Amino acid sequence: MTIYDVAKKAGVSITTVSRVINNHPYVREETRQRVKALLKEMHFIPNSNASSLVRKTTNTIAVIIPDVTNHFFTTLLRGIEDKSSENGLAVIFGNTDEEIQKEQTYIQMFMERRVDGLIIAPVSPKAKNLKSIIKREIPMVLVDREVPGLAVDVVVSDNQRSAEKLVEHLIGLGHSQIAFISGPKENSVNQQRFEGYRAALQKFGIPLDERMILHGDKPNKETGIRLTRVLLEQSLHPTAIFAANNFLAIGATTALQKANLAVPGDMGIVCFDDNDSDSVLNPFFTSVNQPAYLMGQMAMDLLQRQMKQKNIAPAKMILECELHVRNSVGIGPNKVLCN
Amino acid sequence: MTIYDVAKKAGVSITTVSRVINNHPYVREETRQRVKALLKEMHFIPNSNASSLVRKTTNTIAVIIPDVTNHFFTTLLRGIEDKSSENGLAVIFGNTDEEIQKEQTYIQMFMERRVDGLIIAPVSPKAKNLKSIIKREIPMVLVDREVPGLAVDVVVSDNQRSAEKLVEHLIGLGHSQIAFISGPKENSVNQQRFEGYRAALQKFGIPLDERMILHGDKPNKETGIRLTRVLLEQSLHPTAIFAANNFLAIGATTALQKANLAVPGDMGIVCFDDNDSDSVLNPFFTSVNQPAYLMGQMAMDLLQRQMKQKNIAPAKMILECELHVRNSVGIGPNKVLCN
DNA sequence: TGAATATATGAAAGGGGTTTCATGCTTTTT
DNA sequence: AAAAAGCATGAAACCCCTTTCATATATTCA
Repeated sequence: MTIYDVAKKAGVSITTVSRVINNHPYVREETRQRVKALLKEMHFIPNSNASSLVRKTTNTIAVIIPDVTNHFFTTLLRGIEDKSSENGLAVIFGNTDEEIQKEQTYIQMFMERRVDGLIIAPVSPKAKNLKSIIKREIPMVLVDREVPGLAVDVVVSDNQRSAEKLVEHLIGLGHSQIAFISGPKENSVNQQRFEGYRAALQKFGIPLDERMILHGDKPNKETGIRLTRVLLEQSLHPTAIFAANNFLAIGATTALQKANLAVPGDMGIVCFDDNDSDSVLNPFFTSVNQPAYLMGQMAMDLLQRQMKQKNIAPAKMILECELHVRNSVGIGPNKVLCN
Repeated sequence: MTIYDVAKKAGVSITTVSRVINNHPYVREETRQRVKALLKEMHFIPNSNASSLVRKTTNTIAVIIPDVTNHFFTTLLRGIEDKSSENGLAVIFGNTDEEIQKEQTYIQMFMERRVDGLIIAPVSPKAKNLKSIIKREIPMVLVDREVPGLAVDVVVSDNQRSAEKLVEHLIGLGHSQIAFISGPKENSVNQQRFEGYRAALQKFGIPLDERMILHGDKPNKETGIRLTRVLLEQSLHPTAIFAANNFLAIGATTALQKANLAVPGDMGIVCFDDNDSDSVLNPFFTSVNQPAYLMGQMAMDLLQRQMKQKNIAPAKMILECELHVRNSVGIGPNKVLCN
């Protein structure tokens, strides 16, 4: 079932059928109706692979994220998808699990499919995998993470300032021995969150203790557990933990409970991304929340901007996060109670 | 940059280049090496749209689900994606938001792209949207929901039996006035969960009270709130609510709290899908959990089976769910305490 | 050693569309 | 009324590959 079949049955050329399908004006009304009727009657469905071949556009964009199962990325993906479908674009996606090899494989896969653009939360700040995309001038926007020195659109949240808010909150409650646990040090997100942590401590004249700063590889529950154990074994006495994300926070809490330490009684915990969401009854952690859905939408806006016009100066969008004070932090030892 | 360019530079025909790319055996080793080197040097990336056109396969599958943001579907999607990428297949997806029109739009979009198969959680048990897929003999498998009378592969969980377990659990704890709230009555999932509810009550000789059975449209938090309000206004006296899913359960709990009723103190709640997951600290609801990841994998297995061989008898996979007893149900009024 | 078979390569024909260009009519403009 | 412009249509080239078929050479077999 091709336009040839339709053309033959309609007694017109394939050119005319193509024109009808694409709403080209130069078709007599009578002809248009006749062809349209046949198109419907024959249940014709155009082959977009064929048209992509000549048009050099696939109306498809690709999204590469660490894990669809992660609520932050899933919400981001939803933001992207909503904008995409509004514009008739399909979205194809892949999970990297923070593995550089998987990322590379997907990039290859999506470039072969000639996607019109990519939105990527890159595994590594080393731009190796991304070079080929840039060289081919395929529209791309980075989300969540930056790659220093790469001239490309980026949508991130204000990690440093948000981390600062979080730590200031802890300090305000009387905590000063605050540990920091996160994923890989190289990751821009962790770097910036650490900078915020450092800035807040500095602001209040609290010295940085290297032993309280712990990095793992994948920022998940297991890592949270592991790092917290390490922390506890050191016989330091932190009274609060700043976990770079909710998974680490959950891991930390789990490890603390195993060690018979109560949260927030014995240890306060704050983190990023313990979002309110209709799928969680009562979010527990005092946290700062990234506007994931909005990030997805913005990323898509930037991508479309690139798709419309090449060679525009890259933009960097930094979005504010919201502090949600909840129940994972108590009064710290330095709190002066005033009444 | 096409195989023509490579061929010219290598001094061979495009046929030979194509053979090298596809590892066809009839190429002299020396030639193969030379072409391979050029392929790499020129950063050649094959255009899969062109090859799809002749091969009539895109190595792409489509997934249509209500909402990527929903943890159940997201996990399912992950199961699908993992299997897909193992096999070099790309996945393209769409969110229906339970809207039949969106579903139709995506189906059209994906058929135009000539996907090799579709995995769908259909919006409606009326097969209208699915007919065209079947007519064209495109591999398809239904997940989560069935469409009665449609000869197609299906992967579902044992909704009826699982619902029964849940209600039996409530009855075992001394509850007999048990309300049922769910999404649309037409949806096979809700139907089967209701059947399980009815079966359990019947088994224990508890009469069905129509006023305790409430259906909404989208099975989300808002609906949960709304239905629970309706329930409370009726001056019936249920002591427990069976919510067809976790979102409804959250809505119910929210509504109860607003009405100053404690869970589980004043009202027990059970539901489907309050999964343990690394992203939730302490799941609250006593619930029955669908093996979403496994469902995704199985769906993909069935799809690939269809992709390999046409016209095989459709299979129906019914997967067991696990009961997790947690803290959302207390002792009911009929409980005889024995010591 | 001649015949049969396997190996290596390329020309050409698609696959299903879009687009350019040419052509024949109609209208409009002057 | 002739020239210019606009409308309607189709032939053919093209997009970038794969695949079939033909041809030429190298091996193996009897």
